[in-house]
Amino acid sequence: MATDIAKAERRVPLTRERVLRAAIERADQGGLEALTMRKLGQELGVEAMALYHHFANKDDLVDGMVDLVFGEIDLPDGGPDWKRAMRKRAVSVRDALLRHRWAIGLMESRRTPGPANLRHHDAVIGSLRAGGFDIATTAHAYSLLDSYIYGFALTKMNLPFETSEEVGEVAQAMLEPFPAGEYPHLMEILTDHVMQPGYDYGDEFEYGLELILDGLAKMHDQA
Amino acid sequence: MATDIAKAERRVPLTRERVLRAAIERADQGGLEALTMRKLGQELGVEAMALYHHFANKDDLVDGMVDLVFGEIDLPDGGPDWKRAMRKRAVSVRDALLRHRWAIGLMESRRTPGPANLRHHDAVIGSLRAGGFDIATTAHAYSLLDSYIYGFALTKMNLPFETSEEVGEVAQAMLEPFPAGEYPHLMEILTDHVMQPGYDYGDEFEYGLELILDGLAKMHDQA
DNA sequence: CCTGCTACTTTACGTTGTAAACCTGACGCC
DNA sequence: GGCGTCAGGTTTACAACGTAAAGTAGCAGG
Repeated sequence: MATDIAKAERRVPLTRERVLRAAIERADQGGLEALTMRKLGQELGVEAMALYHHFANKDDLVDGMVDLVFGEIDLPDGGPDWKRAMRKRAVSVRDALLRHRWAIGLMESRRTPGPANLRHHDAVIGSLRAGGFDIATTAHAYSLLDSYIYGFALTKMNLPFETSEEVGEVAQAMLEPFPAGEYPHLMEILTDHVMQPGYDYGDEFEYGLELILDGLAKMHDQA
Repeated sequence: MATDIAKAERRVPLTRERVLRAAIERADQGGLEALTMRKLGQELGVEAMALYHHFANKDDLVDGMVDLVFGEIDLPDGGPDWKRAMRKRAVSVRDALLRHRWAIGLMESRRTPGPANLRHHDAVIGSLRAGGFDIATTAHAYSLLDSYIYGFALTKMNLPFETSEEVGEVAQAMLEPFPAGEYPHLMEILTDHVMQPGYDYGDEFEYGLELILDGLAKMHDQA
């Protein structure tokens, strides 16, 4: 009995799952460069080297993190309304990428994609095929959509400002070292559009997405 | 005279320019993680710390590299044929990004953009405005185009294969750990399309670009 | 009681960015 | 001509990183 209590007080053992959750949380908050084996271990009440009993190396850990992110994305249903399914999927991917910005450059680069990754790809292709796209157009559509979604997340992540108010300071700091009037068009669009109250770069996503979906619909009907 | 010869044999002094060129070359070949201050110094016949007389820190160096890449991009002319100008610019950006893959995640993230960066943005906005786009639609168009271009470069860079022949091995290695028939649609598109001789993922770029340009033309005419 | 395994710790190594101090040859100035 | 100043390098040093290698504590099964 005494030993049982001693056991209960013992640290709960690590699992891949628990490590991955903690790793994602850290990366979400501080970016990938804040994710070091030592700090991650510390957060879990463990030395860094303990992690290597559950992951071959840091890359293996990152592979696992990426597949968990893929798992957060809603799979498109297989119904005939491919447009609705693609819209929903696009928004879901964008949301996941903005929740986990560190993942943007990694989602497709892993040489050993996890099951959630493959299932996701399979479902998207299946949805387009079920919607009536032939193979070649499916490939076009998938490339176009993913390029746009990932690119949007990438450029949004990289923007040095978040809110409409911040833009003012940042823009001023950027342009300050240069003679006034050097970049008139940039200046105009910043002051007359981006810095206007209510502007949110995030809203651009839907505009581009609808334009692309409409274009794909045209291709779909032509085929 | 003897001293002159001694002088001539002396090392040519470093300049920002010379360092940046060497840094870009290294990064082009080995990626950003191959770019270390020590190796870069070694390549230039100098100790690592010597670089800090020309750059405040590594970030400053990377800022300079990014602006050189921006300088390689053809500026759009200001003529009324905005579509031609945008097409040419898009291809030029894509080419620059594929030459300098390390730059893709960095182009827009620098808090202190260089002159080539700002000039580039200014010229693109100017070209769209000259083509007849109003301010709001210009913002939409720019966001859409850049998201697509950067996203395409990102996804292409991240593909674990380059040639059509490579796909076979890589795909097999990827799917090998899973039961056959687990991902039928993925399987189909790989075998019946991607692995077919002559397929090149790079060709997808033009397809998507034309679709987007056509969509923008429609918006242009409606306004 | 021994054996061996699992989960974790300890120690150590090479590599990274970079702070701080030091050296050295060229140039301006009286 | 001598002398201070300084730009442009070198040397040394440090903390943080990923991770190899070896050690250890506690339990399971014979």
